[in-house]
Formats: sequence, structure tokens, C-alpha cells
Amino acid sequence: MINLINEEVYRLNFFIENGFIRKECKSCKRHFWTVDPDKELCGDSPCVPYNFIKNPPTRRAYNINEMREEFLSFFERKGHKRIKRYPVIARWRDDIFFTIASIACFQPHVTSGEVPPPYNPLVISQPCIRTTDIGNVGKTGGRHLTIFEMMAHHAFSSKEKEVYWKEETVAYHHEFLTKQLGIPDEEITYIEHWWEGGGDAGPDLEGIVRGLELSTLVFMEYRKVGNTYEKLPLRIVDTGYGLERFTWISKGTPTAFEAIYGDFFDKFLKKLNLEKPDEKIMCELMKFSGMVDVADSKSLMEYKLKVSKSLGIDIESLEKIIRPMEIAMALLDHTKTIIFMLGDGLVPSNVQAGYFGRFFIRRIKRLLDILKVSIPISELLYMQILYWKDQFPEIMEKSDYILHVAELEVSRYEKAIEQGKSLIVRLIKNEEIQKKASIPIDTLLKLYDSHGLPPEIVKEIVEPYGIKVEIPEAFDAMISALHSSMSIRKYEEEDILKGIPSNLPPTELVFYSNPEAKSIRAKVLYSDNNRVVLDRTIFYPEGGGQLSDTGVIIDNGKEVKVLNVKKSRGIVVHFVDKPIEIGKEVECVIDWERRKILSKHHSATHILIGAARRVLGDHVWQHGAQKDVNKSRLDITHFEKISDKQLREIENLANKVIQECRPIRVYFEDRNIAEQKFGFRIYQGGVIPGQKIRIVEIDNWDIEACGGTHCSNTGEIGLIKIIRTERIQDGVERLEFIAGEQAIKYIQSQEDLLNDLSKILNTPIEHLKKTTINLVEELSKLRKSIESLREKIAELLYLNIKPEFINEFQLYYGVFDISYEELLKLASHIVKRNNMSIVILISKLDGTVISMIGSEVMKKEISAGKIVSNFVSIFGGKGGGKQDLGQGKIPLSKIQEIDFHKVKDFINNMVIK
RNA sequence: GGGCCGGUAGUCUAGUGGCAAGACACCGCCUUCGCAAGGCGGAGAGCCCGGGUUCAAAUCCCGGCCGGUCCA
Repeated sequence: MINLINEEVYRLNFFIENGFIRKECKSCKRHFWTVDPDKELCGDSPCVPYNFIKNPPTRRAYNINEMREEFLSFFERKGHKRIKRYPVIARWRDDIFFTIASIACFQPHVTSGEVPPPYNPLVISQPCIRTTDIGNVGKTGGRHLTIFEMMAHHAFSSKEKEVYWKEETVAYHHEFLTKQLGIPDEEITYIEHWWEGGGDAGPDLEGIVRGLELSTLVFMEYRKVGNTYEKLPLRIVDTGYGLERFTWISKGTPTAFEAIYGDFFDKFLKKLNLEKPDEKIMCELMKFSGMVDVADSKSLMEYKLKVSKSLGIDIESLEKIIRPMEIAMALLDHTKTIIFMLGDGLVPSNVQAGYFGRFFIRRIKRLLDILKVSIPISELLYMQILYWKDQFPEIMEKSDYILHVAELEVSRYEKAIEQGKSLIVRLIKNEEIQKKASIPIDTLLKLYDSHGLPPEIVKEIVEPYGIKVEIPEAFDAMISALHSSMSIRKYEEEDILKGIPSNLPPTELVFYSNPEAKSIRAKVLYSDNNRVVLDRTIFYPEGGGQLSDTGVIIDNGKEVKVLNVKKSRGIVVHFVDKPIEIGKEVECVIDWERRKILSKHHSATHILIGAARRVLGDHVWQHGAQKDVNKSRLDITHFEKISDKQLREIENLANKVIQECRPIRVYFEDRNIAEQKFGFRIYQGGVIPGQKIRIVEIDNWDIEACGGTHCSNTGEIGLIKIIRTERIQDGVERLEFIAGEQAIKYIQSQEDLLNDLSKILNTPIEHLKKTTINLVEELSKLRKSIESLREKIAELLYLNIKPEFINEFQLYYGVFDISYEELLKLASHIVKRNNMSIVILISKLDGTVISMIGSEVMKKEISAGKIVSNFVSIFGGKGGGKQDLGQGKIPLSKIQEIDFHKVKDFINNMVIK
């Protein structure tokens, strides 16, 4: 392993022939190549300060559009094919949410060698999103960005085809910087470096000019396996040229943002009501900013001291100047990130990629609040959209969606904060908090974790109440500690091939070549107690959200049931109820009815996605799906609850497509061609590996890469009925639906329900609604009149019941044929009117016992609860209560036995005690 | 995918097993030249739904629905 990383891999003929020498940096000890024999430092920050501010090394200044074009056309002239950018949301990857580098577009299928690249070599300028540096954006004047364009030329070489490798790559790079941009030879250093990412690895060279790392030239040729490296089948030239940095260095502006945005920068500041600080200050600040390690507060302090000294301004005043600028730059960055995220169809959510959408929007809102400007977020976003519209017209097309969803998110955020405020105000009434005049840390943690209230906001809210909040340094770490103890249920896919010989050939998939086959003869290659592998099969294995076929395998008249079918590494495994002899030729028959229903549900799913996209918008993507026999479900991304009206529209549209009997075509297509022709839209159900992908195309409606079984015409589906919707998480709506005969059955069962109701209510179906309304209204009226009758009964009974005197108290007692509720009314009536009363009442209807005592009695340590518990224990009942009220129950059979003399006696005892 | 919080008059909330409470809004009356405000009185929810435990459930347990929020 160690011999992979040695200086020889960097010793290029290009360097030798062009007079470069290898040196070691005095500061960082890294090795670098330069043509300047006197150079002692590598030229990168933090070893040297930025040297290009007000001093650009290029022949002329470029704006961002010009720089991109300069790069792309340069490499076009060098035989590269220019390709369109990929989306910033990496839907073709299951390991990352966003496109983090240009090479991410080609991982994993191209880099693994499975699929050829669309062109070779190619050149691209790929917008990338990296969220890790979000906290540093603005503070470094543009060295950190959450969205940036990675310009890149890629070449993929294999044993069969050599494109180009290290020599040519560095030569191209050098020519672009020197001849094309006019950067002097001696200004460029190449630092030796080893790159690893996503399991791949290789040596790389970093191109540095005047303190700024402009580019990285990676030579991907290894795959990391455990502790060692294996050769990849391809050697891949993976370059990254930072478009924003090239633009910045060509303009030599104090910050990268001024270079990226030009006049728009000032416009944006004006919008935020900010003044641009004196250029001298900005220049001085930025010059050293490259040397700051943002994560290190000591380094940050030293930096500020240095700047403050050289400018003769105290740190506090400096802060006041820098801070708003930092925020403005962060806003520039974040708003651009958001228009790209949403523009590429992201739906904000509380989970997954959508969470970052929400997070960025909330952060923008927070930053605006800190600046105390109350302009709507949509205005800033729209300014950004307009700024980028010529270079990215596709974002402009989505502007309605972007602005609408962003505002919706802000209003959700404001609502959450508003509710949080009232929660906090209630919370601080707590004695403990009042006493200490501070909020304990575990409460702070809970407020954030459960209610999304950042401690800074809590602080803001409670300080006017004189309550202190101390935010611990390690707050974020404490939050993650809260979640680390979580049991992470890692579900490991069981190996269905365990114990099966590994030399079996892949199963021939006859359900693709002959989708209409209901039965087939096949040879048994393997069988054990519950598994069978055949040389070919018509059983569709579970996959793409579609359940497997079931059926029978017939061996000499003996039927073996196929219960489930799965596929792994090309082998289809049939799960059966008994074994079959290996080597036999058998007859396979699938449950055709089941296959047909599953196919209908699968085709119906594609129709519904098409309908949902047309009704709700282009941001609708399949988030998951499952096709079962009785019902199916489709999860789609959408930012709000689907209204009843929209649901009907989707259903109507879907059924219209069915009635139009559109053909459904299934064919295999070259991946690159399919992606180019149809876009990434085809990956609704996730990405399918392989150079050739199976395309399911519903004529003029929907095109997806899909491995499932389908109808050949939409008309076969007959009917789609959406039976319910459910919000399974923020931003994802689930549609449950049924198709074909199942849908008819469902409608019929609904009709049965109506018929039953009609019979129960003894009214025709068309009157059901009115009848029900009447019933409910009458019920409520009756409840009210019962209530007032109960009052009256209580009043009447009160007038007729005669108390007996026990000392100074008056005992009211008796058995009544009224219910619990009425007894309660009566008792409370008595004690309200007579504060010396002791009441004990029994219901003949259910044996309820109720006791209450008057307010004067309560002063005497007499408890109604105790009266009841004593009383019911005599009769084998149960009960109890508090001082003012006791309730209980005794068996009905014991009611005759009640001897009120005894009752009087024990109450007497209680009173005397 | 997992964790946490919540669901009580139109609205906001109180209620940790024992008579469902208060504020705002609403209606009527009083006070006032009128307004703002105040006083008195009234109407309005059976406690998200379904099970269970209990003599007794808004309250405890289980399941569902809805909303919020955090983490990966």
C-alpha cells in the first residue's frame, strides 16, 4: 500500500521537461512542484496570504459566465464533448443527497466500468451542493460556499481504450492557466496530495495560484478494500476547477462574492439596507482570511487582532463592520442554494434531502432577522433567479414553485416560533424556573429537540422576563448525544442464496422475453427443502415495489407450491413448500389472475404519477411504491396536503388515460441514450444498474426505467380508484389506490355500506345526508333537554328529601331510581344549598353510590370519599374519592339489604371522632 | 427509518383518576353624549377516533388519525 503513495507517481515528464522542480514547503511540509527555484512555501493558504486581491494574475478579468465559457470551449477545442449539467439533487445515488462533485454524476455505474460514460473525454460545469461548510459561509469571503460550480474534464481509460492520463491532464491544466488565462508560469504550484472519497482513491495534484487553491487534478485508479487498495478497471481523470475561484482570482476583488455577482452584489446589499464598507478594510480583511482556520476560535481571534492592528481599528468596531457583511454574503450563498435545490424539484421536508431545503430556508430567515430586515424571502430568491436566468433558464421556469414553497416554509417556521413563544411563556411560570431565574439545560435541549426552538431564540424570548439562559458550548454535541443512544435497527438483507452453489448460471428471465407466458417447462438446477432454482423462469421475483408471482411447479403430476420468489445476483430463487429432485424437467404454472392484478396495479402506478405531476407540478417524484393484490400505494413528493379537489382531478385524469387506451411499450434502451432522451425523470423508482435499462413507456404520458410487469395497453386496467391519502411525512403524500376488478369490488362495497345505512336509518340513500344531519342535531338538542330535566329532577327531589340530624349536621340519604348523572346533580344541589349537609345517595338502577358534604362539614375532617369507601365495603362494593366527593358501586342484589340505621351509626361515629 | 412533544367551546389555554375550568371573541343588559374601557348576565366543548384497565378515565395503557419537531 505504502508504495502507491510515493513521489514517483507525481514525477511527470511534463514537470521535468518544463523545468519544474520538487520542493518541500517550509511551513506545511507538503511537497510541491514549481518552476521558481527560490520558492520556499507551497503557495497555498494558510502558508501564505492571498496575493491576488487588487492584484489579479490573469490577462484580464472575467465574469462568471465568461469564465465558464472560456473553460468549456477551451476543452472543446482539445477534443472534449461538452455535456449538460446534472441536477443538484443526486437522485441516482442512494448514498448522498446532493451532487457534491462533477464525478458524482458518473458514480457508481460509470466509474465501476459497468456503463460507458456518455462521452469520452467530456467537459462539464456542474453546480454542486455541499452542506458541511454552512457555518463558515460568508466568514471566509467566498472560500467556503454551499453551492459552487465544479468545472471538470473527465477521461475514462481502460485496457481496451486509452484516452489520456496524468501527463496530458496536467498539460491541459497548465495550458489553460497560462496560455488561455495568462497566469505566469512561476505563479503556479502543484502540491502533491493523496485523494480518497466514496471508496475510490488515487494521487492528485492541487493547482495553487497566489494563495488560492484553484483546482484539483485527481487520478482515480484504486478502490479501497479494507486496508489495501485494488486497481480499478478504469483509470479516471477526475478534475475539479472551482469556477467561482477562477472568477475571483481574475477580478482580484476583496471577496469572491463581488467577483461572482458583480453589480448585483451592490444591489443585493442595498436591498438589505447595508452599506458597503470601505474597500481598504475589506481588502485587508480578505487578504488574511485565507489563513484562518474557521473551526479554531484562537486562530480567528489572532486574525482579527492582526487586521485590527494593521488598520488601526479596535476589534469591536471591526466586528460591527464585518458581521453584517458576513451575513449578507451568507444570504447570497444560501439563496442561490435554495433556488437550485427547489428548482431541481426538492420538496422541503422534515426528513432526508428535504430537510436541508427546510434548514436553508430557516437559516435565511434567521439571518434576515439578525439584520432586522423584513423583506420577504421570495424577493431575494427572485432577484437570484433573475440574476442566473440566462445561464440557467430551467431555474427561471420553476420560479413560481420556488417562490411559493419558500414562502410556505417561512410561514411554517414563523408559526412554529410563534407557538414556541407561547410554550416558553407558559413554561417560565414554573416555580423552579422562577426561583432560579434561569432555564435549565435539559429544558433547553428539550425545547430544541421536541419543538425546534434554537436556544438563541429561547434566550431572546425569556430575557425580557428577567430569566437568564446560558447556552452551553457543547449544545450541538448534547443534542446528538440525545440521539446517539437511539437503537439503530440495521436491517440486514438475508442472503437468499446462502447454501446454493455459486457456479449456477444466471436465470433466464422469460417473463421479460415472453410476458404472456402462463406456463413453461424448465430444468431444476438446485433444490432444497424450501428453495428451487431453475435454468429459466416465468415467475416474476419481488422487486420495484411489485410483489412476486405465485403458482405451482409440477413434477410428474406432483404439485409443489411456489409461495414467494426473489432474485439476487441474477439468480431467481423460488420459495416452495417441498423439495424437487435436481436435474428434472418440470412444468411451471403461475397464478395468472394474480399476475394480471399486479400488472394492472403497476401500470396504474405509472399512470398516477403522470397524473399527479400534471395536477400538482413538476416537483412530484415517486418516493416509494408498493403493488399488492388488494390495494397498492404510491408515495409522492409534494409540499402540502393534497386537497380533495386535486385528488379528484388526479383520479379523473388517470381514468381518462385508461379510457384512451394508450399503448404501453416496454423495451430495453442504452442507459446514456435513455437519460439523454428522457432525462432523470425515468428514475422514479430509484436507479437500476446495468448498461441497458428497461424502459416502460405509456404513450405520451409517462416514461420510467422499471423492471416490473405491465399491461400492454392502459385500457386493460379498466378503472383506477384512489381510496385514501395519507401524509406519511412532511413533503411526502401517500396515495392508496386500487385498479381493475378490485376497484369495482371496492365501489360495490361502498355501495353496500350506503345500502346498509339506508336500511338502518330507514330512508332512501339520497336522503341519508339530511337524515344524518337531523339526527345529530336532534341528539344535541335532546342532550340539552336531558341536562335541564336533570336539573329539574334534582330540584324536585331536593324539595322532597328530608334530612335527619346528626349533631349539628344534616344527613340526606336514600335509594333512588335515577341514574348516576342525576344523583350527582341532586347531591351537588343539596350541598350548594345546605353547607351543613352530609349526603349519601344510592342508585337502584346500577348500584352507584355518591356522597358529598357541605362546605362547613369539610372543615370538620369529614370526608365524602371515606364515607363511600366505608359504605361500599359493607356490601362488597368498591369506591372512594376525595373529601368533597365520593363515588362507588355496590352490587344491585345488595340494595335491599341496606340498613340506613347502620349508615347513620357509622356516620355518627365519624362525626364524633 | 427512528426519537420526542401535542390534539379540551370559534380561538388560545388550565385541568396527573373523582361535579369539564378560565381568557379572548360572541350575544343581552348596565355605565357613557359617543368611543375606548369597565360592571352584570347568557349562549357555546362531553375533552381527535377506537379498544382496554378501573366502582370511576379528558387524565393511565394499547392501537389508529392529525399536527409540530429533532436526528441519521
